Amino acid sequence: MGDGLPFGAALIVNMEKNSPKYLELVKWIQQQIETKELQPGQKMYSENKLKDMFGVSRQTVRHAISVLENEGLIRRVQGSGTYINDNRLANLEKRTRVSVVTTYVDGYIFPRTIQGIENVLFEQGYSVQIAFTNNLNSRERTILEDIINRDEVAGIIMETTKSGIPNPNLHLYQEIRKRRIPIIFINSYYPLLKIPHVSINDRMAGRRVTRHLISMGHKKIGGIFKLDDGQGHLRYAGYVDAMNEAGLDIDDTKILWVDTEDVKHLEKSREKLLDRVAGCTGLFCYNDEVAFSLIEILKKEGIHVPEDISLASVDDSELAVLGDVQLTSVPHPMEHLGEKAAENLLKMIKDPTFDGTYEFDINIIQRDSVRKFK
Amino acid sequence: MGDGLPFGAALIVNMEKNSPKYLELVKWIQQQIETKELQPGQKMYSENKLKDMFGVSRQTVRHAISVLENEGLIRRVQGSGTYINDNRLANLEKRTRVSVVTTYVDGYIFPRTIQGIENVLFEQGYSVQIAFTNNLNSRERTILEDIINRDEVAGIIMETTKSGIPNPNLHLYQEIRKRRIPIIFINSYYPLLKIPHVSINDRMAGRRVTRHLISMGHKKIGGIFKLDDGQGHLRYAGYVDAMNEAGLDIDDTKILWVDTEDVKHLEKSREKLLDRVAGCTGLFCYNDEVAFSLIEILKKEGIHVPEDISLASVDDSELAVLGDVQLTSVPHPMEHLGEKAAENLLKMIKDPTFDGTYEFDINIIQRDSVRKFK
DNA sequence: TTGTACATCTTGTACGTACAAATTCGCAAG
DNA sequence: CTTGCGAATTTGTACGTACAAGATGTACAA
Repeated sequence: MGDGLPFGAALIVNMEKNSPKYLELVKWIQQQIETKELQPGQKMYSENKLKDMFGVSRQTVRHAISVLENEGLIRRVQGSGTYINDNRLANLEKRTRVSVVTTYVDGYIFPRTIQGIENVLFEQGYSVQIAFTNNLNSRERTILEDIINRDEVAGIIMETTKSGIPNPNLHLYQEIRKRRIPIIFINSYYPLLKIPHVSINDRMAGRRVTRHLISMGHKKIGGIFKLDDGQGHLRYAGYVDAMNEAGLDIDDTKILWVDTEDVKHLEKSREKLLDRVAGCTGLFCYNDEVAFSLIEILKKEGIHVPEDISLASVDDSELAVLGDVQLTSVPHPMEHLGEKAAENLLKMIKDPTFDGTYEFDINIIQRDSVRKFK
Repeated sequence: MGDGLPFGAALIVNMEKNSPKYLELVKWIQQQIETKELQPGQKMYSENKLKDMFGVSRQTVRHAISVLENEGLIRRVQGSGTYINDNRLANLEKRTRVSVVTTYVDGYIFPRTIQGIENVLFEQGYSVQIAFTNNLNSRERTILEDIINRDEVAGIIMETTKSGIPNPNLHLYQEIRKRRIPIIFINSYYPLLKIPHVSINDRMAGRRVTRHLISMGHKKIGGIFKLDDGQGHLRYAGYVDAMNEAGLDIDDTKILWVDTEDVKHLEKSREKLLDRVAGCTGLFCYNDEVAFSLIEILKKEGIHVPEDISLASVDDSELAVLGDVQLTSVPHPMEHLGEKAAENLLKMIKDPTFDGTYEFDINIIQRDSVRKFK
């Protein structure tokens, strides 16, 4: 075979620097691999070939090759030859740790979701690494940068931070995609990024709950929605869908937008709440936590659920059946969501073309917080 | 310097097998390091020395040494010599992941504990790996074996599985100690194993709660304790302490031992519960979960708390203030416990002689579930 | 068509030589 | 006592040779 070209290339490289010949050879081979002149799995030039090509001794060639072998780039087989390693197999597919990033650790949904994730991943031999953003974009950034820099995980399961407002870390998600690290969002997601998500159908949930209130005779229906969370936006959209379907007016003054912090201290929004509630017979609550707190606040004002106002929410958590008034609520899949997310992430790891998106169907559990309005 | 001895040793090794000379040399040097003949940091025999000692060429010696260098056991410095690497520094101290192993993910204590752990470790640049035993010794075994075999974590924070009954995995804890992987128990611990723990003082908690009942005039005091959990045993011991101090009789027929599964479905033990409760005016409840369920069960029987019976518990969780009857309870440190465990584990990583044991002080929050008995 | 033997090519082991480059240490000069 | 120089020591690079051992394909025989 003709070997004119390598000669030239070799000489040029050789001239460039005053570094040892064997290191120049290492560099040249690395370049060949990087520029795909040498494909993974393919057989490399034999030692004698390289010796002749570069005009060095076979020992020098062996020195260079042993460096590359220790780096894992190539593989030598006695009697057969030297081969380029498939790097992808050597890296991503050998990994057995998955990173789970969530916002807060709330008391009811998260523990069961993480348990679902861990159960599935553990069975498949993966370990689970966990980090919390505390719903801070700054911390989300640090965590993602850490994951990217360490470059050790097989995939990421991520609960997005403040998905309802523009995220300053989108470039990091781009970087993750560029590196082909499988990632899947849970609960919430960014519609603009084409990243798979596993969640309930939040828009349908908003619609289902509102429809239920309508079917029970309510016409003046307000709502409490989360502003900094994509789920809040979608549930609101579903609420609007249902109201429009029924030909009912949407009264902006009966909608209260809260953020994650507000939810934890709902009593601080007492005046606003009472203002929104006044004149409504039914109310959509973003989740059980909101509904539960609201019932307590209203009770102190002498407003009783469901006698004075009906309300329905989403999550069907422990809170739904813990208080005096058992909540009508849309169940959250909890560990099933975690399991599904983990299963789909594993499929994405095995097959990068697999689309891991899954939305759970919606149903509604009727209890005591909604009554018929005549 | 005399070099008679190495000659003999070398020859013997050389005779043993029909493997390449350079591999025999590798083996010999590895043995020297393992048997501490060559100490970390110390200078190795020079290439020429080894060449003479083993009667091989310098190239063969270099081959052997390069193998060991790639394994990270030794370090070569041109002009100076070859040195034995300090393995501990190269391994354990460079690690930045901590494994957290817990039993179940309950709804209130665990999420805040893990949050405390994660906050502290994240700030110090560590990542957190998590696994759940589901309170099964078999799964605890698999998880620990996995941790040991992978040999990647800087330390372990562990909630013991069924610490109240003999653990079949003690040999794994021995192995972990042998490998000098720092480990710390949380909540519960094995007194026989000298492994540090961070927990509340459970015996004091049992004593404090029982004393409170006694101080409120109760004399016939029963208790519900967890059998499969060391914390249950200790709280019982504290209960006994307090009863003895006050000169009160302990009536075995008023003590109910439950296991972790029973707690989740307390209504299944209804008959036993009613039997134990009968004749008592005060009751120690293992935790809020037990107390909360018990109040519901008793209510259905027409027995009211605190009018008909007083009860106090441990944890002071969300459940304590969620029901109709607000619970008198001993607070669990929750995230503080996680933070303390993480801080002490980090100290143990930096200083292997540090004893990470810490027990939180006990106080009691008085609410509505205990009334004065005349 | 199948199986065996052989030539040939490949990497592996092993020895030897020579000189380069970095470090160390002793010795002499200041 | 300090500084500087040079010799000695140590590892690094580079070449060469020789033979061993494993893999592969071809020619030939059954």
